[in-house]
Amino acid sequence: MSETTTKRMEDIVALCRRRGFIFQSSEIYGGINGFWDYGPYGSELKRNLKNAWWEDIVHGDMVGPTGEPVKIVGVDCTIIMNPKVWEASGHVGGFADMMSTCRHCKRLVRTDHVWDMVHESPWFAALSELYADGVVDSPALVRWAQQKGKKLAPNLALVRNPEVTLSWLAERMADGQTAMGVQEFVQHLASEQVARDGLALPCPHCGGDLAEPKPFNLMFKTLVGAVEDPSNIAYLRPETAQGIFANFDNVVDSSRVKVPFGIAQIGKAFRNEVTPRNFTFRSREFEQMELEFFIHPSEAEQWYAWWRDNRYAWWKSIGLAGDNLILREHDRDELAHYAKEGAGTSDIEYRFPFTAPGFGELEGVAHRADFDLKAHAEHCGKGEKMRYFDQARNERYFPHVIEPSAGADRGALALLCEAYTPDESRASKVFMNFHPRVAPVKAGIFPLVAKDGMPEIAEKLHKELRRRHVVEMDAKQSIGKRYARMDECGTPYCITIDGDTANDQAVTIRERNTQSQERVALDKVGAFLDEKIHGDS
RNA sequence: GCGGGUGUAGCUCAGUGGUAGAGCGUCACGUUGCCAACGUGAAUGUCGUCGGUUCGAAUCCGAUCACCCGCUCCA
Repeated sequence: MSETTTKRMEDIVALCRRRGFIFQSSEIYGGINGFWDYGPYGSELKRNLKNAWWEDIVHGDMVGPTGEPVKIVGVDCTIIMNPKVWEASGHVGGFADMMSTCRHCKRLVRTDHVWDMVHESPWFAALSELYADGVVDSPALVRWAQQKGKKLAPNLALVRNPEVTLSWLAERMADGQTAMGVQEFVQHLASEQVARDGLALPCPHCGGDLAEPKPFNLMFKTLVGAVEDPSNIAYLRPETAQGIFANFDNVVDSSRVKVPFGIAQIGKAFRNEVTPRNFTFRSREFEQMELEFFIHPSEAEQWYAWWRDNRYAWWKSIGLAGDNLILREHDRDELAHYAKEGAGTSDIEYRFPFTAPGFGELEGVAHRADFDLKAHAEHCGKGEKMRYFDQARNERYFPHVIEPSAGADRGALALLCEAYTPDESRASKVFMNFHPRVAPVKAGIFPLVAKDGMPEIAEKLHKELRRRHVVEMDAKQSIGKRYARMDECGTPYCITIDGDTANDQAVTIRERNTQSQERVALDKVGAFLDEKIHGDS
């Protein structure tokens, strides 16, 4: 990362703090890692982003790939749900996943997945071949360790210290009471100190030995009810999606929707991240804007492509129009467990100053197939009875899901980064180039000077406009200073009442980016703002 | 979790063992005639926190917290 981009992120963070966009949570007590508060302007910005999403997704008038209007309804689910929800979703197996850290490559692996992963690894395949007939061929093993093994499993005990490892293996063979399976054979090859530590569990990635398994779960735990008892454990949701899936039947039964349709939700989610990083980008408490769009399985491809393109265009429309925004189709091997066989997964990514020249995820669009609805059907015990009945097709099925899942905080952060525009020529040295739709303040209202009836006219205009728009009136200090302040918080328009206003009933409106001014009739100012904020331009 | 860096007013920083400072910003009053004008005045600090050394610590030592950077992690 270059110094200029690092520097720039620091400047953005400083501006966020200085102008009241984002503060560290509980800062007066030294803060808390991974939690952030939004100040006056920041909360407006984030609210504008969420409102824009909700208006366009839930209240929008989109036409889908089939030519039909796109039907979407909203829900607002609880943060704490029945813990079984998270068993069904795969977020928790029992109550805690055991995780092991590799002592060599430091990677974290789910302990119950270790052998599955080892069996899929190329170095395991090579070693099982060498043990195909159940005979230990030491010279062949040493040869492998000195050549291929160095690349495939650099931290395997056999590779690091063949003599010692093979001597333990020889001891085991000499003992020879029971036959040795290939798994135990490999464990021997992964163990350097058998007498002291016993047989090691090999790291699937590098062959190194895995440390003692520890319970590890990224979900926050809490207790429901005042009694402290393990049976009362519940979790703060790590994603909002499951509330939607768990309510699928409720929504279908109560709101006359039929497939294809969507259920949308905006809400907080919590992940106890190992390392919160990069300002608000990876927080432990964050807000998601999630849509689960339910479709007939045969239409997955076209709806997936449609939503992917639609969501990409949406982010562009609210101000991420530059080439910092990209749409990236996932490779097959990085797909989540629920999406392996699907139509695909894409990320909409933004080039943040701290990821540059790389990109960070803003929104994922995934074809989750029927993974979630099926899982909940199985876990709640209703099973096949929960299949959706499609009247038009006269068919029962679990609908497939296209999930556009966006981060509200990441979105707000991307808007802040994109808007941040250094400009040495102006007093503030920087202005925030927000799209009028998301700008925290739409207009500043200024009497050019605080006399000759100008403040009174400004006050009257302020009273009128504030019913429909977030506007700020300021009569103090020089006009240049007031413009500069508005530049720094990204207010797109400044309305100035001057000495002529009383006579011609008109004001000047200064546009933030160009600093140009136009004269607008006093009674047309509201319409002017409407047009700029909601119009196409 | 590992390694490196940083921490003094809202911001940028000065202050290397002896009374916590400057500029900018903020606020008030005056002035004002379209881009941080000017004058006068004012407020603002657990020197990140806790502990130790010392007659005395922003300064030296230890721990800790937070942020930034590089790994790791993100099911």
